[in-house]
Parts: sequence; structure tokens; C-alpha cells
Amino acid sequence: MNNATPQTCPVTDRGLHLRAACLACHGVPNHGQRQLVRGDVLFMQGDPADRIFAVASGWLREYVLNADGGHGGARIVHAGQIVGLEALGGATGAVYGVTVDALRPASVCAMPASGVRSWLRVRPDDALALAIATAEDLAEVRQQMLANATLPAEERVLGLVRELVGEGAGDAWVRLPATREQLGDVLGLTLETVSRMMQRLASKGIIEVRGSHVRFV
Amino acid sequence: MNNATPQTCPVTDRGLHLRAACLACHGVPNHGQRQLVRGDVLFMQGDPADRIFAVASGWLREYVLNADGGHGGARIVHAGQIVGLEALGGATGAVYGVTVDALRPASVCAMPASGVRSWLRVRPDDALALAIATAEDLAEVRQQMLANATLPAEERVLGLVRELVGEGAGDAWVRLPATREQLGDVLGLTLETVSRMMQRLASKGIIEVRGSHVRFV
DNA sequence: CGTAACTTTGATCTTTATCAAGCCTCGTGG
DNA sequence: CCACGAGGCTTGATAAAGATCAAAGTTACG
Repeated sequence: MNNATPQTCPVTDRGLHLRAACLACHGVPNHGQRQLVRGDVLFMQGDPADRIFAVASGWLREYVLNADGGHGGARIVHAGQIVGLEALGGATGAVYGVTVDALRPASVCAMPASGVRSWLRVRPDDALALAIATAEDLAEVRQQMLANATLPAEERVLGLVRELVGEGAGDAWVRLPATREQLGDVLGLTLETVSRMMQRLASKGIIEVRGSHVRFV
Repeated sequence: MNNATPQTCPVTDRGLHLRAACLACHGVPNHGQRQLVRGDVLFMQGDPADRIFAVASGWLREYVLNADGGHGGARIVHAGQIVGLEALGGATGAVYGVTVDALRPASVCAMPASGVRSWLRVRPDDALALAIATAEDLAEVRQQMLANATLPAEERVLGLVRELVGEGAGDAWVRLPATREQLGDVLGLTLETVSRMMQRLASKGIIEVRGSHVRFV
């Protein structure tokens, strides 16, 4: 990627300026950013929560482990989203309640929570923007909750594939950033059911499937 | 209730002072508060979003209607929580994305979004507190959603009953603020399954059930 | 005390999970 | 450039969880 060409950052696109560096970064951050490759863990459930992360590009996964160590549930994290908000409160002893790792290569800006707090304290507009952005995320989570609670497996799989392929893709082939098993974790389904539903959608002529590549028709 | 005895407000307990009145109210607000009885609708999905509501006491329910008019999913709203944050952004044409109604009698403080915005702009500490409170709600909702995705019905029912009864109740009889059907909406289960799971928990000696009254043993 | 709303319980059906086996695909190394 | 192997995907048979349909109790409230 050409660093000489400033690009819009999906985080600041949402009106979120979490610190001076973030304001000035123009999508090419040079402080505190981490490059993740597939499988890298950003933070683990139970780690002390002291940093907030803004996803500049790539795909991450957020999941909880239940008592017996198995995956309890998961969520796909897009570019532009914030993770690790548990840290914002700054309570001593606060820990992350989820684990976040990379599904595909990703760039993530790490910000010490204390720095974000002091930034927001003198920039009420930004604090307001963060509250608004968080409220929007909350609405989105609720939407996902709705989908998980009521809809049959086929529609849930279709919805997730739509989300992952993105609006702009049109009818081009797109590589899904997650395996069938990871999609299943997100939807609360098994990998076999995800596979079956994708085949069923294909047989209905809604999508074409070829391994991890998918295309809307 | 004795108005002469100031009480702590569950909203301000969280460090949230959304406007001057809220700061001075000491749990007995006298401006802009609405008393709701069971079934009263606070706002409906699609209404213009111009006010933010803080729940001072009682139980509300927040739910989404899907295309065919059925309940898509729901959430129980406690005292101390904020609803209607869609209004905070102040975009023209913003509408509420959910419907909120009262499960039991409730007191709700209504605040014009524009007033809250101008209040927060000059009170950065409060803007930060709101951002933190929203972030905590988000983390809580998200974790709850992720954890619920995979658990069997019995454990999900137990978890919700625990939440509704509250920590402080000990082994006293408590009246659940919701019917089996409403609990089912929250959990994505049918009312029959909720009933059966509660009976199963009772037969295991974890709880005692008598209609809408429940007791941990 | 009567009634309407809520709850329980049973029988049956559908959806999705589980277990199992074989088949692609893609990246690696020769 | 091709062959190999491991991870990922598909498909089938069977089992289990929860939904649906139905009917009879209870509870709570006027």
C-alpha cells in the first residue's frame, strides 16, 4: 500500500477522534499501531483492560470462552470498529470480558485507556461522538441479537454472508474472511449446518459457492 | 414512597448527570418525569428520536419488531439504564430503532436530546461518564449475547431469572416482572419452553416457582 | 367470587446437532 | 511446474433440543 496517498480512516469516518494522533493520522497511523496476521491474538479474556483498540483495516473476531474452554459465541469485527471498551471506565482490576483475534491480516491502533480518558475530558465533543458511536454499535448488536434469536438458520447464514461480502462487491467473487466453523460460532450454528445452508442458498440461485469464495448472482 | 427522604438514584449512581435537574434530583425528580403503568409505551420504533430517557425505577422492555410484525427480540431494561440513545446524535430524521414499554410500573426521566447535548458540551466529565456508561452497556449486552448464543435453554432461563431476581434478594420470594412469553422473547424461546425449564430447575432444587413468584433455595 | 390472563403439561413435529466418511483446495516443497 | 498433504468442505444417517398444537389447571385482579 502506498503510504504517500492519504486515505480516509474507517474510524475517523465515524466522527471518532480518540486522541491527537488519531486526529492527525489520516488513515496512515504511525504510532502505536499493530499489524496482525491471521491467528494473532489482540487480547484475551481476563487480561487487564488498559487499552482501547480501533480497527483500521482487516477482519477480527471477538469471542467468549465458556467454563469448559469451548467457544461460547463470537462476533465479526469490521474495520472502523472499536474493541476493548471495557478499559474506558478505568476501574482498577478491570479485565477484558472477551478474546479478540485476527481472522485475516489487520491493522489495529492501540490507545492507552488513561490517555483516551484525559483526551476526552478536554474534548467533550469527542466524548459525545464516542457515546454516539457506541450507542450506534449497541443498536447494531441488538439487530444481530434479533437475527440470532428468531430467524431460521438459512436466513441467518445469508445475512452474515451479505455482511461479510459487503455492499460494494456487486456480483464479484469475494473470499470470506472466515471458515465455516468460524461462521458457525458467530451464528450459534455448527459448521455442517452453515455448509448445508450455503449449499441450499446456492441451489436456490441466490449465491454461488466455491470453497471460501462466494458470489451473489 | 416518602418524598421527604432523599434516596440515591440508580442513574446518578453510575456517575451520569445528564442535565442540571438530574444533578439536583437526589432520586426524587420533579421535572419531566413520567410515571408509567404496566403496558404503557414510552416510544415506538419509527417515532422521531428527540428525547433520551433515564430509568429511575421499575422495569421496562425494549424490543424490535420484524417485517411481519412479530416480536423479533427483546431486552429487559433495569432501573439505572438509559434508553433512546438514538436521539443523542441529533441527526434530522433520526428515529428510534426499537419500541420500549413498561413491564411493571416505572418512573422515567425524559430529557430533550438537544438539551442533553448542550449540557454535555460544557460538562466534559459528564460526557465522558456517558461514554463510559454506554461502553459498559455495550460490553454487557455483547457479552450476554455471545454467552447466550450457545448455552442450552435451561441455563439461559436460569441466567435470566438470576438477573431479574437480583443479587440482593437472597432466598426471599420475588415477583418476576415479566410473563413466560416475555421471558421467551428475551431468550429467543417459546413460552412453553421457558415454563418447562423453570419447572426443571425447580425439580432440581435450584429454585422454587409459584406462578410469577420465584425464590432461590 | 368470577373471569381473563397466565401457566402447566402432554403429544407430536421440525430444525439443527452429532457422528462419520470421503472429497476439494490451496499452499508448500521438491 | 507438479505432487503432496493438511486443513477445510460437503454429504449422509441418526439423535436430540426445542417448537408447535392442544387442553386443562392456576393466579391475580376487579
